[in-house]
Amino acid sequence: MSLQKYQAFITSIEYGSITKAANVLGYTQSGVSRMILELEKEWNLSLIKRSKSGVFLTSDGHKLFDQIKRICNEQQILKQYIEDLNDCQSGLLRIGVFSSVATHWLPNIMKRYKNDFPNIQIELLLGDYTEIEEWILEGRVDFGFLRLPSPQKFETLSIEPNDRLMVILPKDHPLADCEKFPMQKLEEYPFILLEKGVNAEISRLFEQTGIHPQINFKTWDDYAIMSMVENGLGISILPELILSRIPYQIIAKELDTPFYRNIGIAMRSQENLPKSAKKFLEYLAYRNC
Amino acid sequence: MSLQKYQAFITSIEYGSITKAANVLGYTQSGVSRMILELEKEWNLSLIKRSKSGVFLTSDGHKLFDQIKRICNEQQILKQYIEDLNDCQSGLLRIGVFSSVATHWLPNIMKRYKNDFPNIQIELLLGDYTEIEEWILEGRVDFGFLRLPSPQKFETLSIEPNDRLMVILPKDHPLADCEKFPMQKLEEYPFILLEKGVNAEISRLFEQTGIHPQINFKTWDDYAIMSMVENGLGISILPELILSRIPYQIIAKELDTPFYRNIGIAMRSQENLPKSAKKFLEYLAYRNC
DNA sequence: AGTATAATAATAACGAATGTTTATCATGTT
DNA sequence: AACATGATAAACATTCGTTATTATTATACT
Repeated sequence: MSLQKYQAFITSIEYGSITKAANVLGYTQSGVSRMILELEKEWNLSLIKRSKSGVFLTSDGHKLFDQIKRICNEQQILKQYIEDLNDCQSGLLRIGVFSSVATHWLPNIMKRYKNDFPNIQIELLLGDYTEIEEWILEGRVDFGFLRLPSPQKFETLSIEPNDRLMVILPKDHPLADCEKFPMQKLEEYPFILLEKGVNAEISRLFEQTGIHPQINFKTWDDYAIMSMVENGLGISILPELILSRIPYQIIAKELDTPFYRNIGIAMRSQENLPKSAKKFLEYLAYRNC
Repeated sequence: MSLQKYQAFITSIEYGSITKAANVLGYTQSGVSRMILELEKEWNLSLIKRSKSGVFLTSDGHKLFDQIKRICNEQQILKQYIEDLNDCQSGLLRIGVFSSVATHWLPNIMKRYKNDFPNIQIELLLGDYTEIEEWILEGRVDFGFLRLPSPQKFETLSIEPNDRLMVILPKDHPLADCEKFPMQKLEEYPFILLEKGVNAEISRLFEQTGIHPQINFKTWDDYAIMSMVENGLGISILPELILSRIPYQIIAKELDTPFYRNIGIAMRSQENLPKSAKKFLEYLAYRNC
C-alpha cells in the first residue's frame, strides 16, 4: 500500500512498458515489475497483462486505473502545496492588529512583504488587546500584536518597548511651553481617558502613581480624543505611536517621569509558525520606512 | 511518503490525541508519534502542536489537512472497489455474443447469475464472429462466444462442440420423411444460405464436400431463412441451436454425413479475467435449464 | 526458413531503508 | 500523588529496490 507502487502501475500503463516506466521513474525494471506484482498479490487481482512487447491493462486493472490515477494526482497537488508553503509561494497569513499598529506600521511592512511574496494572502483582523489575545488562543490568527507583558502565556517578541506615553494639550494650554509635563499637574485639568478593552495602560499609570485626574470623558477613539483636546475640552495621554502624524492643532509633551507602552508580537509558538509568518516577522524592522 | 502516515495524521487530529489515534488504528502510541514526526521532517513543516492534553493543527497543518484527508478518502474508495471486485459485489461484465447464443442460452445463464450476483452489471454486445473477435482483441469485452477453432490466438474453452448442422425443409418437401438427408440431394433444391460475417461455416461445409447447391438467397437472419423455407422458397442448413424453439412450420433433418459447429468461449487470457467473469463461466452449464 | 540478436518481464538473493514495537523518560493535568 | 500526554532510544521486523540471472518472444539478418 504505497504511493510509489501506484505511480509505478500508472506509469507502466501510460508508457505501455515496465522497462520504460522504470527509466522514467528512476527505478530498475526489476523494481517496477516487483511493485506491480506486489499490488496484484496484495489485492488478489490481476492488474496488467504482460507480453514481450509490453504491458496493458486487464479488465480489473482498467476498472481501478482511474481511481489509482486520481490518488496520484491528489498526491501531486499535495506536494505542490507543501512546496508552496516552504517557498512562501502561497498561503494565507492572518494577523491580529490594533488600530495604531494598523495605521502607522503595517502599511510600510506590508508594502515590502507583498513585494517580495506577492502570492501570500494577508488577512488583517482589527481588534483591541483582549480580542487579539482570544484570536491567538483560538488559532484564528497566526500571530498578533499586543501590549507586553501579556497576561496569557504566549510566546512573545518585543518590538517597540519604548512607545512613550505623551501628554497632549491644546496649543493655548498654560503648560504648552514647559519642557516636561509634571505628573502632579495632570490632576488640575479635565482629563479625557483612552480606554480600549481591558488592558487600559493609562488607567494603570494612574494607579501606579496614585494620581487621580478629573476624568470627564472616556473613549476608545484616538482621533476623537485629539479632536476634543484641540477644542479645549481637556487634556489626555496617548502613546507616541498614535501621534506619528497628527492632523490636529495639539501639542505632545513628555511626562517628567517617563512611561512606556511595550508593543510586541504574541503567538502560541514561534516554532510552529508557518514559513510565511516567520518571514513576516523579519519585515517588522521596516515598520517605519 | 506513505498512506499509513497520512491516516495516522488525520486520525490524530480527528481524535485530538496521538494515543487515541494509535488505539483506533491498531498501532502503538510511539508508532503514530514517529509517523507524524517523519511527515514533518520529510516536508520540513510543523503539522501539529503537541501538548499534554493532546494535539491540534498548526497553521500549516491546517492548510494541508483537507488535501491529505482527500487522499485518504480516495484511498478508501479504491479499497472498496478492490473489495467489490474480489467479492463480485460490483463490476461491469462485458460479453460478446452472437445471435443464437443470445437468444437460446443467455436467458437461462443470466437468470441464475443475476440471482447470485445481483450487483454485477452485464453488458451484452451482439455481433458476428468477426466483430466479437475484434472486441476481444481490443478489450471491449471480457470474453466472447465464438465458433471454434478461432483464427486468432485466443485462449478458448469449448462449450458445445456438437451443435449439429441440420437441413431444414418445408413440411411438404419430398424428402420430409427420409431418415437422414443425403448430402448430394442438397444440389437438387434451391438453397438459402446463412452467411454471417466472414466465418460462414456452411459455405465451408460445401467446400469440404465439393457440393454446389443452387444458392438463391443469402441472408444473415436466421428467422428470415426459416420463414422462407416455410413458404417453399428453398431449403437451408442451420445449426441445431438456432432451431431450439421453431416458430415455423418446417422440418429439421440430420445430414447423412454429420457436420458440427463447435461453439466456445474465447478471451485474451483466462488467468486475467475478472472474478465476476470467471464466475460467469461456471454458470455456462446452466445454458439449457 | 532458420538463426542470431535485442527486447521484454520474472525471479532469487541480498543489503539498505523504513516501519513498528517495547521500554523508558519527561512533562503537564486532575 | 496518580494519571495521561507525547518523545526518544534501541531493537526487531518488514518492505523496498538493487544486481545478476533466466526465460520467452519479437525482430533483423542471412
